[in-house]
Amino acid sequence: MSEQNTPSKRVTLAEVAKLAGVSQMTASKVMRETGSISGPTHEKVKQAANQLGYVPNRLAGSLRSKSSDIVAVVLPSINDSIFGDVVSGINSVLRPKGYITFIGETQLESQSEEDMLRTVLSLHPAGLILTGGIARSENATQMLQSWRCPTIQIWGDSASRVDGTVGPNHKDAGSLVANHFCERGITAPAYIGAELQKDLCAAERFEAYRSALRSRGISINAIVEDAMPRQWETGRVLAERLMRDHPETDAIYCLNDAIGLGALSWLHQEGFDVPERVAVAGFNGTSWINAVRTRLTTVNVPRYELGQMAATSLTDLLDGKRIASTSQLPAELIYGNTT
Amino acid sequence: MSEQNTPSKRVTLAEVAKLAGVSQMTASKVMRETGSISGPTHEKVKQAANQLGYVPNRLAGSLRSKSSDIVAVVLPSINDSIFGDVVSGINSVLRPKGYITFIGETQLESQSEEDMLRTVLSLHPAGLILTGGIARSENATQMLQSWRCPTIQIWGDSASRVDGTVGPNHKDAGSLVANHFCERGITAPAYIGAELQKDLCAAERFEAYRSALRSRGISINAIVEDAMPRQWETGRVLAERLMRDHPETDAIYCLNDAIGLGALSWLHQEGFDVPERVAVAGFNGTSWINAVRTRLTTVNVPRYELGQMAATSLTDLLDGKRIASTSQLPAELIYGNTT
DNA sequence: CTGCTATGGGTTATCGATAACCTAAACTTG
DNA sequence: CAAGTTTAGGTTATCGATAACCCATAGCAG
Repeated sequence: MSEQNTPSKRVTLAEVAKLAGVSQMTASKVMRETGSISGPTHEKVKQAANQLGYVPNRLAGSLRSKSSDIVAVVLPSINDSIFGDVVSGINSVLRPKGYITFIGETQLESQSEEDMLRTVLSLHPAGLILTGGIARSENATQMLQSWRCPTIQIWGDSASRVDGTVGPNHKDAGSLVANHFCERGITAPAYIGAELQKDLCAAERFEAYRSALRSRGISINAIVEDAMPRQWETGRVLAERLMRDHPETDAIYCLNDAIGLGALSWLHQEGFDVPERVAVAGFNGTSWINAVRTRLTTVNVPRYELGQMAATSLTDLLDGKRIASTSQLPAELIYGNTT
Repeated sequence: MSEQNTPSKRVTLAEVAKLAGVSQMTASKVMRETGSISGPTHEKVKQAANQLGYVPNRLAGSLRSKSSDIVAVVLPSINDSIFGDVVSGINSVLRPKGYITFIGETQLESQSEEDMLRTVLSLHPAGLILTGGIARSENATQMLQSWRCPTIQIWGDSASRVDGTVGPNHKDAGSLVANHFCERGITAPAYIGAELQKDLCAAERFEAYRSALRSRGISINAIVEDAMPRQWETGRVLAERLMRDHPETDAIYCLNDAIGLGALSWLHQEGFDVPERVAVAGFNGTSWINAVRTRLTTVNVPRYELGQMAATSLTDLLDGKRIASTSQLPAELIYGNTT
């Protein structure tokens, strides 16, 4: 529309101050709504800022004030439907308070988490929300320790010293399913999963499931494939392997809903009656989002609320309040039509 | 373990330089691998940095050099399974090149996008990846215009001047479904959707669908509820309303897969045979991720690749290469068992 | 041996905002 | 009405890194 004569130079606070006819400090105080400034002066500065389209440079601001409103969230993966909800919950609390969230993906690799952490710390965030219950590198733990940035951990626990942990009760999740299977009169329960050496929370559920059954004198068949991703396709593959190796299996507890749905898909394809011949249960509650006919029995995790709780804990911490070091969300079994 | 005597002070480049016995500038050059530095000096600095656990302060670095490696990605929502994949694709390209991505959610609100943009620009990002095909505020457009930050737009087009757009061919998506319905001998096709005034891409698909059918002399019944979210529940509600108001309907094109699955869920519940009595089609391809028995016919969008293409365009742009102003990913109809 | 260019490294100023402190006028209050 | 306090605003120094420039010494050709 107009000529492109604007020099690519960005408007600074000094220019705003000059246009408003005040000192730079005064302009700064107006922009931050601090100090004591008279009505007319406030107005003049605001107007000047608007007129010039001033956007503060937070790099400079944060550098000087040694405070920032960046909160870094580090997750295993975002296209995992679990964490999408969690992030939404986090944002719903953080955004209104003026924080801005930076999200990093680690792909469940501890080296990647370490790199990620280094990168985000270099921006001097106000706080961190990390995912616990995953194997964390020695270096990363060290870095967290020495950096002393307010940190909340979600999902699961870990050895690193953090200020608080918010997550579901994984042990209960495992034993709830075990008990449910027993009530249904299951005699040959099984488990399928993957990457348990990295996903310590899943390992915890698995152990709770196994030990709850053992205490009733029932042993299980487990297939754990550490080299496969925790996804739908893996569910299909492992279900096939399981039913071939242990045809007597009449109930399968799956690491998560994605694997559960994959298993179901293979079972249906092969003509197994579910739940009459084989029952299937998962974990997360994500399978219900888009269910049409099959509603996988699963343990629901209130993901959005989890995000909100974590974010609230973090802002409380940043506001100097005391927070609970651990909050566990209760595990809730939701009954579908697969058990 | 050890005493907590470390003063909360962070290690600076000056300290690294002192320990290494060189000037600060030399240390800076070593850290950035620029300038001419001898082997031994390089080694000394690196060692000192490691020993102290030095993490550069990018706020300071970026402030001075007026360059940053932040790329901001602004999306309608992340728990929408579409964008999770897109972000993964983006990260897969950007992370290895040393960029770090900020992710903002707008909830499809243009005011929220504007706020987000202001916040993100205050960090002086190297580039932006925005979502097009949504209503954008006048202020936001203005800001983008005057800020001149390399910007790639994904998903759809918009009036704002950006450097490139990468997205699926929405028009084709609509007409492909229309043609498919015709081949199936459909006589009373319908459409259900929501928030079309905000989701301009969906509106484009809808228009293409309608006009393709009109050109064959077929008119459609459409139910568009602008106040409802574009989700599963909405699909159920709108399907019910549609079948009540227009019981002759024998095919439904849904705004997206989530609504499509919701519609299917209601149709199954009410005993409608799918696809014999009513056919259903959606858009995205996300419904197949967790499919068990029902595979919704849909138009697939290669979401991960879309993210990769957008990120590649952006880095090319940042490297000074010329890029295509528009890249359209071909719409591909995938045949499920609902049509 | 003179003049020229690399090599290796140091000096100084600066990015844009804000902390910390200061000052003058206006306003209380006993 | 003198002395203390508040109000409104300004001055100066600084956050931590890097751009831009400078200066030795070494190497090398003529």
